[in-house]
Amino acid sequence: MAGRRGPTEHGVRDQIVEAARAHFSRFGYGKTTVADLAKAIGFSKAYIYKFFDSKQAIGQAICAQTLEQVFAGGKASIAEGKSESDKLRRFFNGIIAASAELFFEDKMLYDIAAHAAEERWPSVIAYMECAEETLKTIILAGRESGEFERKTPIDETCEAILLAMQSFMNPLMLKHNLKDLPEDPAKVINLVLRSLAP
Amino acid sequence: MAGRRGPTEHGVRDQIVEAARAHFSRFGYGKTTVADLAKAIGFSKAYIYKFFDSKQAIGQAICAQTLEQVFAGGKASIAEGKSESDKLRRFFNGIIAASAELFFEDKMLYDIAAHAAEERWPSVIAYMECAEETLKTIILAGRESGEFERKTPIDETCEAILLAMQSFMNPLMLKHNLKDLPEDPAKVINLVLRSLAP
DNA sequence: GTTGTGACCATATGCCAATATCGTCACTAG
DNA sequence: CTAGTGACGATATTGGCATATGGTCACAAC
Repeated sequence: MAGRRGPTEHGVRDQIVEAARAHFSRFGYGKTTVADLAKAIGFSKAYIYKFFDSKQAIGQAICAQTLEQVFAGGKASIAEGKSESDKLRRFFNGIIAASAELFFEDKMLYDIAAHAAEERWPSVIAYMECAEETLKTIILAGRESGEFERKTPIDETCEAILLAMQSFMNPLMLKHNLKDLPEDPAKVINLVLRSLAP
Repeated sequence: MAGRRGPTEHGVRDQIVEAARAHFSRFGYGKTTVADLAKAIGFSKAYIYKFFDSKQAIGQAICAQTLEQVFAGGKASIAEGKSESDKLRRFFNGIIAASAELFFEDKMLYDIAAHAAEERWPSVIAYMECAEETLKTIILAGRESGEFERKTPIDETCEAILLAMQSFMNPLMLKHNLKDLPEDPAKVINLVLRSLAP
C-alpha cells in the first residue's frame, strides 16, 4: 500500500484510520490536523508518522476505504441479478446509488473521493481496476451463456464500458449528473447492453 | 445571448471580443482586467459595460467562440465520411482532435472552457446541444439507410451517446485522458457503433 | 437619440507578518 | 530490539490592511 510505513498489521494503524475517518467525515480533510488525530487516539503526532508517510497517505487510506464501500454497494447488487445483463445493470446502479448516498450522507468523504479522482490517487486506480475485474467476470459469463457477443476483445469491451460510464462512476462528473438519476445512467447502460448484443 | 447588453451588432462589441480573446489567450482570464481590455481598444472601462453585463459575460463569449471552433472541427470532419458510421466516428474524432489541439496550443483558452464546463456555463450547454443536433442528423440518416437500428427512441440514443463520450467531450475529463488518445475514444466509439447496429 | 467617460462604491485580491501545521530526528523508556 | 515522544526546521495557512478590480451612475459631447 502506497504511503504506508512500519508494521503492516497494527492496532494503532487501525486506530489512526478510525479516528481519521471520523474527523475527515465531520470536519473535512483540510480542517483536520495530524495533531487532532494524534490527540484523538492518545498518542503523539510523531507516532502517526511511524505508520503513514504523510497526511495525504492517511487521506488515501480513508478514500480507499470509502471507494471499497461504494464498490461493495455495486458488488452486493449483483446477487439479485437474474441474467448477466441484469447483473451488469444492477452492478452499475448499485455503484451509482452508493455514490449518490455518499454524496448526500457524507459530503466530506465524497469530496475526498472527488479530489482523489482529480489527482488520480492510487485508491481511485484500484477502484477502477476492481470495477473492471467485476465487469469482466459478468461479461465473460454473458459471453459463455450466449447472452453477449464474443467478437470484440474482452479488454476493449471492458475499458470502453468503464470509459462510457465515467459520467456516473467518477465523483467529479457524478455530482453534475445527480439531478438526472436514475434516468441518465439507465440510458447509458441501455446503450452498453445494446452494444453487447450478439 | 446571455450577459449581453446594448446594440447587438456593433463594431465595438467585436473589438472587445477580439481584445479579450487575445488577452485571455496570452495572460489568462484571471490576470486580465476589464481595464486592460478597455485600454487595448482605446475606450474607457465603463464603455465595456454598455456591451456586456460582466467580465464573466465576456468570458462566456470567448468560451462560446472557442467551443464553436471545436465543434466546427468535428463538423468539418464529417464531410469526408463515406457512411453514417464513418461520419459519426469522424465527428467525434474531429471534436477530440480540435480539443486536444486547443489544450496544447492555447492552454489558457482551454482552461476557460474547462472552468465553463465545471460551472455549467450556457456556452457549454449550447455546445452540447449543437453536438446533439449534429449527432441526431447522422443517426437519423443512418436509420434511414438501414445502417443503424430504429427501435430505441432517437433522443435517448443521442443523449446516451453524448453521456458516454463525456470522457472526451468534457474538457475537465479530456485533460486526464489525453495520454490515451486516440485509442481510448476509438474504443468508446466502437462500443457506440456496436450499440447502433440493427 | 447615440457615443462615451470620470468619479465613485463595494468587494475581491495581493501582500506580509504571525501563527499553525507538516514532517523529521535524535532521543528516552522499557 | 519495539514503543513512543519533545523539540525542531521548513513550509502552509491565517488575519488584517492596503490596493486593485468589478461594476454603476450621473452626466457631457455630439
